[in-house]
Amino acid sequence: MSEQKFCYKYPHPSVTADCVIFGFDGVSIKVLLIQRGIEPFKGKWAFPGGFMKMDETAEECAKRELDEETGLKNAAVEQFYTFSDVSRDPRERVITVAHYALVRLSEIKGGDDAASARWFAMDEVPGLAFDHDRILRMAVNRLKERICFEPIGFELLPEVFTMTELQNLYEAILEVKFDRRNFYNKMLKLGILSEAEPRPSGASRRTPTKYRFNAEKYTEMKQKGFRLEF
Amino acid sequence: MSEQKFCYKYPHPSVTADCVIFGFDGVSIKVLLIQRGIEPFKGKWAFPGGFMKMDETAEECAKRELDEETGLKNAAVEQFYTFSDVSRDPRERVITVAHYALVRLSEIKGGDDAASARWFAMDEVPGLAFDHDRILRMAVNRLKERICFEPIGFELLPEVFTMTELQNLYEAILEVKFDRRNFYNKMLKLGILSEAEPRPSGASRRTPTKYRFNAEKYTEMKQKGFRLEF
DNA sequence: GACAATTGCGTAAATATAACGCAATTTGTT
DNA sequence: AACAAATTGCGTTATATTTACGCAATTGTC
Repeated sequence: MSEQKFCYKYPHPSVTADCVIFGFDGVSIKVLLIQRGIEPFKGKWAFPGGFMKMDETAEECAKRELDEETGLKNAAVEQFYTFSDVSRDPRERVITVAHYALVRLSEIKGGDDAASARWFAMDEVPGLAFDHDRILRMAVNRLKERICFEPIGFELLPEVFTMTELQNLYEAILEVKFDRRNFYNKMLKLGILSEAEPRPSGASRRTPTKYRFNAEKYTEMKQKGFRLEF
Repeated sequence: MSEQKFCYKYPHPSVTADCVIFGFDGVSIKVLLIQRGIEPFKGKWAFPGGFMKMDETAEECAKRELDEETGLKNAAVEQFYTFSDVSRDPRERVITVAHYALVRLSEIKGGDDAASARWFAMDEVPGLAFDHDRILRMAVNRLKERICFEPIGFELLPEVFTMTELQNLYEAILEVKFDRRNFYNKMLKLGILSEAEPRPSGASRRTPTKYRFNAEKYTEMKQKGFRLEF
């Protein structure tokens, strides 16, 4: 037995931070999972995450663990719920502060520490370790809510994208279909898109306009209070 | 020194659950605070809350502490954020799972254990203990968001209420003014209100219609996905 | 070359929102 | 008692917004 040198008058739970990382490949939404190498749930897939240190916040912990386990650095993680069921970890009492983040698939390269990290399409996600199935459901709901009010979707696309790509993303997340022309109009009217390149005058209808997310205008609009409704 | 009998290989933070309790007196939104009797922050006001036991979830802890400290039982608390700043408690590392709930003022009677519990109007709240000022700001934001999508406001009113009372509540929470007639139409069109009494045929214009929240219709509507927008 | 698919740009109809009128009554004032 | 101010119920109208499509110019496919 190893030393048990941190002692308290009352029992304390362990605290972890986990990360639900969403990506988008142009067709469907994906989540990043790692395969557990140790018990419990050895061999099962789970979200990147781990124990919080005493000198870091939950968010810092989530980012550190994410980097350590997948090589993904400085993701814009956001806390969404704390899971505290008494028996969610068979070893001991562990509560976890769950986070989520949206990343471009290109940002995470294989290799690295991330030998066991893999993207799964939402409908291919296997049964997960611990209560991570529940965590995933809640993360997906939060993502759906959030994308209607903030243009977080842009974090999932390449810097430059077409309107069709943007629509595909929204349709994938919200699991609905939009009329192409109405979607087009609505997004343009919001004013948070800029044309990426001046569109070659040689026109050609079929070559789609490339857009880029305009963060300045977004900040402007947000203060006035706007909604990205669908 | 007391015994330190719970020992771990790695340091563990303490975990608490706190409750931001909102009430409404017909004019303004209030929060329930308790005055601290011990250090740190002795004499300062803070949210009800306390240390989590090993056999209860964060939510159960929040409810138990709320009952113990204010006599308020079975409030429908809902978790909204976990605060984990490293130095938020001067004694030791403490992370807190913050909850909020809406209660009818009538539900909480003075006396009890709650000698030191008091309602404060939002603009009378003093500087709070720990990082509770920040917690309050976030709770208020969450309340504003939420009331636009779910009729949680009804939890703050008596069972039977007039349209004017309902409007006052919305205006107090959102800090805006609505046109009385438009508010009236919008709420009625939602279909989640029922007339409480068949309105005495003796009419009399000035006596307002009493309504009651219709939970059945609400559940119905929620599945179709609706929005209480303003 | 025929044909389906994609893109840009509109337009008309259906809905929803916002602004406000008005009469019946009750409350408050003097 | 007389009168002004406030409250409630029930409308209406003007203005936006949302939704449902039309259509032509390409481009890619077979």
